[in-house]
Amino acid sequence: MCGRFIFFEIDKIPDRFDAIVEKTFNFSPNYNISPGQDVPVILKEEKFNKVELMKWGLIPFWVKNLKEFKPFINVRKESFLSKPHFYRYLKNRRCLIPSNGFYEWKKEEKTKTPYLITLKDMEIFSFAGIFDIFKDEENEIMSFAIITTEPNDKIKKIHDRMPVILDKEREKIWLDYEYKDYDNLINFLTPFPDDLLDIFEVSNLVNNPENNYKELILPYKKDKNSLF
DNA sequence: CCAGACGTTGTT
DNA sequence: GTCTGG
DNA sequence: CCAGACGTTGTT
DNA sequence: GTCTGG
Repeated sequence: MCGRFIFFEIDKIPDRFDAIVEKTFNFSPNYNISPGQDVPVILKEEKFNKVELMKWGLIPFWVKNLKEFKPFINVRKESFLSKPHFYRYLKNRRCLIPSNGFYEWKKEEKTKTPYLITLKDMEIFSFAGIFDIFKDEENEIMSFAIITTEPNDKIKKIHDRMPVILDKEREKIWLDYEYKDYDNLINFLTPFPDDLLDIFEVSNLVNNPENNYKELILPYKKDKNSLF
């Protein structure tokens, strides 16, 4: 699963995603993004891409009462095949979520240990996502979910799901709302290659969603990759 | 036709 | 145990 | 995802 | 809103 991530290289959005960022855009480096928060999301526009702040936790447009609905923070790749309701999102509500890494907790008998998963040098990348727009009298909420898939061999040691990470080529196609080879889009939703990912244990200070500072992304142990 | 679901993860 | 809030 | 709350009445 | 199940 993916229930917590980081994103701090906000200045890199325009170059990395060929995107225009509004002057009023308001998001600070975040080392502990949790569900419910407003997060920058990339969408395609006519000429360039754009950035929108969206709430993490997808609220479908058809929800009757907001209070009782539990937003979904993840969507399984398999759902696009088995649940017709979700195929709609694959067809015309695709987006990218910029990130520098994500956390997973390894559960054992009585303990849970947080790990941070990044690209080499914590380089910026993106998750494949879907979004929706919910409207009622008081609200207009844009929200998104991160797609999950089977884990690769490294992540398998901690958890049985991982978020979908797209390479640059796939990012372009994923954003292109005129692209209609949906079978091929589903083929994008595969585990990211092991050798491109770095995994290491971090302090359990990250457990508390209210903690948000650089130290959270430091390796907890000297031997950074003992497990991997 | 209408009613009811529409999600994931982890745990039992 | 289960829901809410971050 | 995890942490923390989980209640009412009346008064300020 | 739209699909599935009865």
